[in-house]
Amino acid sequence: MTPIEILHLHHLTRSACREGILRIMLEAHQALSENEIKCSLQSEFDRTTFYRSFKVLIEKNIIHKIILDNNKIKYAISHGHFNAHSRAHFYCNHCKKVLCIPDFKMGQYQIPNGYDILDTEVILRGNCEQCKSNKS
Amino acid sequence: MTPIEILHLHHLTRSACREGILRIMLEAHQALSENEIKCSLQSEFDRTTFYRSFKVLIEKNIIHKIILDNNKIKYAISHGHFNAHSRAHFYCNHCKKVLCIPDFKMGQYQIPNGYDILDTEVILRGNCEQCKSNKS
DNA sequence: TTTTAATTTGCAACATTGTTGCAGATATCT
DNA sequence: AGATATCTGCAACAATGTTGCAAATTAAAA
Repeated sequence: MTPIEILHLHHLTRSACREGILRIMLEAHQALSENEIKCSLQSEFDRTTFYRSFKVLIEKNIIHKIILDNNKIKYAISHGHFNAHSRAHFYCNHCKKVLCIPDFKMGQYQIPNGYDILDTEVILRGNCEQCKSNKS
Repeated sequence: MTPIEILHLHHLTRSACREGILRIMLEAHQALSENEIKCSLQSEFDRTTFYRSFKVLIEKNIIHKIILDNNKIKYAISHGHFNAHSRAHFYCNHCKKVLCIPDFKMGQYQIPNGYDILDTEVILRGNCEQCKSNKS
């Protein structure tokens, strides 16, 4: 699917910034930070415009946000295999790469009585194959 | 354990800010934000001092940081039942309360071949019992 | 196609979370 | 008590995000 098709499908106006973000994100097969997206784009956009685009794309569940615990944020395409209610991502401690984990079985959590879980987010941290080999 | 005992056990200097943070966090039986801790403390500390205290306490795994996806951050005591490598927390969408989930069984994730997972972080989002009842 | 209406964009300002360097105040150790 | 290590406050800065307003762009209607 092209950026324009995606926007049309979700009844979103076709704007330069949204198209650009989607194009870059579809090309990259991993999650990207605001800065990585900005650098990959030819045309420049104000940061405000970026955040407004991210916001609507997230609301429509076209992309989603991943928060790593070093205060770094990345964004990734929510492909069909992702439902909006449970996500898992892998984060490489070494090269900082972030990948979506499409299929997984959720763990079992003992939440207090009467509590309802609506959605879940999992971050798996470790080393990717490349980084593991480079270190030896 | 008292704040002083905890600090001593981890070979940390007994400083006013560290003691204060630990005292408040031991009293609260939930995760707290920087602001919630600051308001509960009598004595005032510079924000820098706070963050430096958080940093050492996190390094020693006495407390840990929880990042919610609305850019809000909370800190919680890492009780013994928490190992440093896998954590789960519950977040109430309504009252914003955060609880640690002590015992749980991790899910199964299909990570690419050759990748190593060193630690995991899980956020379960939903409604706590109080908020669920209040809404009806 | 031209006009009108709705959206998007850029700028300025501000908020939160966090870090670094430096000097002065506290705590620890002998 | 004095020497040394550590902590604290201040100023400055960085990353991430939001809001209000006016100008530009896109979409819809005539």
